[in-house]
Amino acid sequence: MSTPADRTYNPTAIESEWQANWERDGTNSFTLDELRAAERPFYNLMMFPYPSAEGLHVGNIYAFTGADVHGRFKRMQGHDVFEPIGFDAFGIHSENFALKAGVHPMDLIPANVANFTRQLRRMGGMFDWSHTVDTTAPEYYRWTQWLFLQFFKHGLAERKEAPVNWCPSDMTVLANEQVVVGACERCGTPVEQRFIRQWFLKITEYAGRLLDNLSEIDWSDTTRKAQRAWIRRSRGAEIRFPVAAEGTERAEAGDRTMIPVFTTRPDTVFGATYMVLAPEHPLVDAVTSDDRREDVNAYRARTRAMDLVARQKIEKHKTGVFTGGYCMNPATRRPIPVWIADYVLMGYGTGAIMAVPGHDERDFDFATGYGLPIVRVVAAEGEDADTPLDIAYEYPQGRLVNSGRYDGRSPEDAQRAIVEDLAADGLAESQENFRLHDWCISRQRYWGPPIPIIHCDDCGPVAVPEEDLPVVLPRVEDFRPDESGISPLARVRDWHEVPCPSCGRDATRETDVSDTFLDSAWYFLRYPSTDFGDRPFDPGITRRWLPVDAYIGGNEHAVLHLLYARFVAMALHDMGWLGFEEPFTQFRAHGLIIREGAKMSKSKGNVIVPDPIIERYGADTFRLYLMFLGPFMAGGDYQDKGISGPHGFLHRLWESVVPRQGELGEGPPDPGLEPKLHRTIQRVTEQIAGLRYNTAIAAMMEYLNAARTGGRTPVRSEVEPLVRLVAPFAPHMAEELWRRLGNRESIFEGANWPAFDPARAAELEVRVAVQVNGKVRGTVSAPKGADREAVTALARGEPNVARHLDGMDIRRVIHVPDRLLNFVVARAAVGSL
RNA sequence: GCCGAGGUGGCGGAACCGGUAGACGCGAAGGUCUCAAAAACCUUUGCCCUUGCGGGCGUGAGGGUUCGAGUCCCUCCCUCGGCACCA
Repeated sequence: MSTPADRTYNPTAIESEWQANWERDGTNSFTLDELRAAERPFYNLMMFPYPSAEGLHVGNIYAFTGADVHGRFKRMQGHDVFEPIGFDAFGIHSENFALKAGVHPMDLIPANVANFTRQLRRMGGMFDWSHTVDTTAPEYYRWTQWLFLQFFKHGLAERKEAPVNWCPSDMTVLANEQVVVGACERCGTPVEQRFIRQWFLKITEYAGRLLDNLSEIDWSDTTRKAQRAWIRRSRGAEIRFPVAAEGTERAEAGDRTMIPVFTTRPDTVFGATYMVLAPEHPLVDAVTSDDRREDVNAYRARTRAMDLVARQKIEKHKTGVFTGGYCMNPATRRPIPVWIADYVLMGYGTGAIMAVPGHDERDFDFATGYGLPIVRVVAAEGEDADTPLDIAYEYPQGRLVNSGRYDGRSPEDAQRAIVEDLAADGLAESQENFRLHDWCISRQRYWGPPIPIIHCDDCGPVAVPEEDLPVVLPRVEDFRPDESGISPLARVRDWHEVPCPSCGRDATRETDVSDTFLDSAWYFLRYPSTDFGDRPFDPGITRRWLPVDAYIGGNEHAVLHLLYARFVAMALHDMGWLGFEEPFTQFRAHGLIIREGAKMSKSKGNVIVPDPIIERYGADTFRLYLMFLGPFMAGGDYQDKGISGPHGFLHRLWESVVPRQGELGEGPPDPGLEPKLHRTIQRVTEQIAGLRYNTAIAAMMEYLNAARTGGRTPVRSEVEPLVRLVAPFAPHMAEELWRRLGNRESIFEGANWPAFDPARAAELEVRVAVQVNGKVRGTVSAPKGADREAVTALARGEPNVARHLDGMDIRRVIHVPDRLLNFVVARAAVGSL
């Protein structure tokens, strides 16, 4: 016999009980056999969090709840839903926090992970805790290192020199985000540029495929567009400019050194009146004349002193210096001066440009500033070869002028012809270029997986043999970088001094660690295979479970994580490790939670701490509220008082299923309510599938309101379907009510999603709006499907409608069945002039 | 500057394919219960005029198409997000 206390909704008690039940019964986890045997596998992935010391952020809970609702929904529809979660715990963020707090990351991270785990269980996610991942565990990063070695062995990892931001005071490399207006964000010291040999993964070799595949995958449009813009393909040509002999302006094609440039406008080559090299360009020394050397070196030093962010982002007029050298314009066959300027970037194209000031805004500015010649080579409608240029004319429309035998041709036409003709002399070829850069994975830091390479004077960089993996990150108490300017691990001599695996002589380990994004580029491959200690991912399991069916995450990862993960999968596919090249069949970007007009952040002081809210209202209410705030893919505005709405709804639902006194009534649904019930099932089903959770919840509220109007007590057959519908949002309460309705198994075991019956959803009577000249003048109740004549008759009987028709000629009657009737009228001609 | 998303009551947000704008919720006002308060429940709630019936106005601004426009077209304004010397 139940007591009154049993009959009140007590979220805290219910939630901890059900969380314990799920754990005990393995409701949400798969054994290895179950993974192997799953008949309708559905891999539901969410972006694993970085376990910060602050604990789970509302933004995390929002994202995970949205993904979890979808996963639970799929499960109730009969899929075998695998929903893992893990921790992305390496990286500069933890390391900086550890430095500031004076804790070692190896102590900090486990504590944070424990706290996150507690919070994640508490929010009621359907996580498979038997397949979790922690990127800092040697048994995980062993395979991150393995992954790097596969790239190395296939020639997709190479070591080259690259600029980094360097803080001379903190003696450390900074990420671009850590540089604020040219200074270190922590100490304010001006940042300088250093060149360091680093490891790169050759993602650019995949640029074309990464771009082309985008049109094939079911991803949020915003994300695909962001990736397209990031990769960005430019079609054009490489043109080679022969360098003039030292001290002369003469150059012959053929045996001289060539400077290649990339251009999207080969049609303007006759207008190239000078050339500009990036200050770091390897040929600068060779072209510089002795009398210019001092100025050139001074300019290069100044560029180097500037951090990478400032150089690219701060608006300023363009600067540069003349090298004293010349090269030959292969089209005009005349010498042009070679300059260096920091507006040309070493990282794009060839690091050198042919400057066409007449038809490029940047070159125009530079030429104007330094008095360099500006020549028009394209004339628009109404212009000719001599029309002066007061700004650069950048459009490829018009005809060529001052371009020798190409005069009069359209730019498009000339492009083809010029490239072809120059190509005949070996001076040009068509080329496409990508904005995407190779992926630098070296970090001169401590908190990451050591890159598994051993440097040997005789053999060069040698892979650590796979059987020696993992290369364990040693515990180092002082992990702050020092004046040596290289990685903290470089100080741990007994760690990095090892024999060469190839020749056995003294050698040294690579002391850089790899980028966190490498850890997260493959974690989804690991989850289903965590049962295997001897392989990164099991072929059978992977074949069954991958690619990921649904991935939900923030759009802040649109270009880095999501691009790297695609690249890694594509490369593994080519190496024969995977049978697919796109890892995420579907990706949806969720929106952001806003509070008090801004994204929640510590500095804004508008952060909501989840624990107290869950204590007061329960996780079910919190989940429901977060999903009710706005469209999941658009985000929402967190209003503190708003939570009482969803909370009240859950209360009323509880009391409808567990009445304070008496028993829940039996019998069929009320005939007046039944169509609404079936329409609600339909709407909720469609809207959850489309991730429009806010309207799904509104539909459920509307239905419950209708079932309870006038203090009416609903019967079992009216509320039981609602318990099923609400289950993805409020899983604990749904379990409890499901049990109290007499079921012995979890509501999530078995396909318990309600079916809707279109026949029963149909209304017999509908309200039809009646308009006169497009203005609503009343409504009439009509049998569903009533024809124009019937509705017109009813409408004319409506007093207010009749009043507006009085004295009018009806010109037309527009009828939209079951919705609207519109009389188009004009004043009767009786008294007209 | 370029690309993307968006502008609807006091607030968050609904609105199928062009067909009753404001669902659902918050807040507010009035009421029931209570010694009182909280909670709960009921009623009202876009703005203006009207005792009521009803009428006028209304989806960032202006124009257009249409019987009918939040929705489609043109011009403009504003907000947010991303990219930013990419040759």
